[in-house]
Amino acid sequence: MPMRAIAGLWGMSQAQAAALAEHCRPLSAPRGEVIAQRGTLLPGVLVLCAGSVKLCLRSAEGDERVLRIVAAGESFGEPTALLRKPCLYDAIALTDAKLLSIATAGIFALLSRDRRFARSVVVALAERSYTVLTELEAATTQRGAQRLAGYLESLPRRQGARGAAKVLLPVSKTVVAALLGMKKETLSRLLRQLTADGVIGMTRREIDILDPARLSAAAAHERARA
Amino acid sequence: MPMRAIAGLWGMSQAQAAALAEHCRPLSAPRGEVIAQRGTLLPGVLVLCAGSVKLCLRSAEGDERVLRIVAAGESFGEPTALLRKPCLYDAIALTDAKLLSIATAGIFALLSRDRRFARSVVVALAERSYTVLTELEAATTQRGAQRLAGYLESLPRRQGARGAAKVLLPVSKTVVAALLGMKKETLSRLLRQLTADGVIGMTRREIDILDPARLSAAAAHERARA
DNA sequence: TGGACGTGTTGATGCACATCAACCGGCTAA
DNA sequence: TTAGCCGGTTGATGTGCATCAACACGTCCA
Repeated sequence: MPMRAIAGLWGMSQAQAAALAEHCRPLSAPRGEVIAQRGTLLPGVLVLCAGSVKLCLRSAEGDERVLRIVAAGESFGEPTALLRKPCLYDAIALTDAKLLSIATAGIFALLSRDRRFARSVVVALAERSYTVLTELEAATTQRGAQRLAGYLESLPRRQGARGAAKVLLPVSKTVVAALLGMKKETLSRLLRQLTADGVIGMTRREIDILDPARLSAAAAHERARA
Repeated sequence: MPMRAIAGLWGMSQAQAAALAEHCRPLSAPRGEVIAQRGTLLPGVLVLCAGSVKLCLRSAEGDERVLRIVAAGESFGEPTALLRKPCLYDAIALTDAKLLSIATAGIFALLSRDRRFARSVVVALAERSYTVLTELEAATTQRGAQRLAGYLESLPRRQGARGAAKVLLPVSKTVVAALLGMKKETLSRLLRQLTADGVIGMTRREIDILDPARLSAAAAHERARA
């Protein structure tokens, strides 16, 4: 049962999953529950079997910046767990969630027994690093409108369809705003602007990409507008 | 000769360094030279033997945000090289620099031969991930004054001394500003404010930490001030 | 010796975004 | 049914920091 969830996690084989299975502990969290809290140690790498979870940083004033929305089948907490260092973000269940915690010790054990597994973990960590860096870049070098355009462009990819004109926001606009590092009011205004310009259409959480070219242009590093 | 530089890199042994040595290629760059450019593929992981290098993101409008100042003995480009994906930042020599490039293939080869090495690499990557995430947190949840205070606090640690009252900025104030994600004008004003408040003293690049307690307070997640 | 350039400071102004506040429509629950 | 709340929109106002511009100080070099 756990094997099903962790196999295919980092391109793992059945045998590798089986080896980790005994180090897994199931966990479940109702909607809204704090699964992991900033500053605490994680028992291991967390794998989300069902539901959806947000990872978020909290600023001094209490408002939150969402780092990532974790979907079923994905994992989080690798660096924290492997280093046995305090967690940097809060993990909060957006819906009722079932997860599995793979004990750090189990991972290290398999690491020193299985070369292929070691390689997979290295690649997975490098990928994590790479995407975090991409986010840091977006956060520091782009302004709100650019980040939004980039996000809207990325949605079809995430939802499987390529080039689809209609996409559905996976979470509430408030959460999307926090994911893009802005307030919901600002997101609302930016979306309004895009619809006024005829770039997108919008009804509730459904977004219609009417003019992909101009959306790309907005996402790219452009300036100047009449 | 190369061994000397790469041994002790990720807690590597002499033997491990020797195994990598044949995959190394020396590189040297005069001050100001672009060592690696955003969007290109890196031949391997880069190790800085001598000099100092800045890694920086460039925004649409051309101004730069410094990610990290690489000191002699440190390495960079691991995620990029291991994934064989395009580099996300420019690497520019701040002073004349000598470096070594360890070919990706060599690392993977050693990875599947040496369990301890695999473990070291996993830990090193996890650490990289962790620190990048820390920077993302600082960039998105703190304001300029907080980031500056945190940076000033961290300087004594980096320079070996603990609790030293006098520290030296390792690079020009313009670069420090870019490292903190602000413009040099803003940095100048913030430093001026801190000296006016008696928290620090400053002459050229020398900074005197007069009131560590208040500096900490400024770095921490506080608000309210009269 | 005297530019010319690079680094840093200071002031005036502007802009992106947050904040505050009011309001709307659609849920759920008494 | 109505009360309440959550998610979202819209407007008025505030603010952190960038931008623009001018100037002061070094250092290098003709």
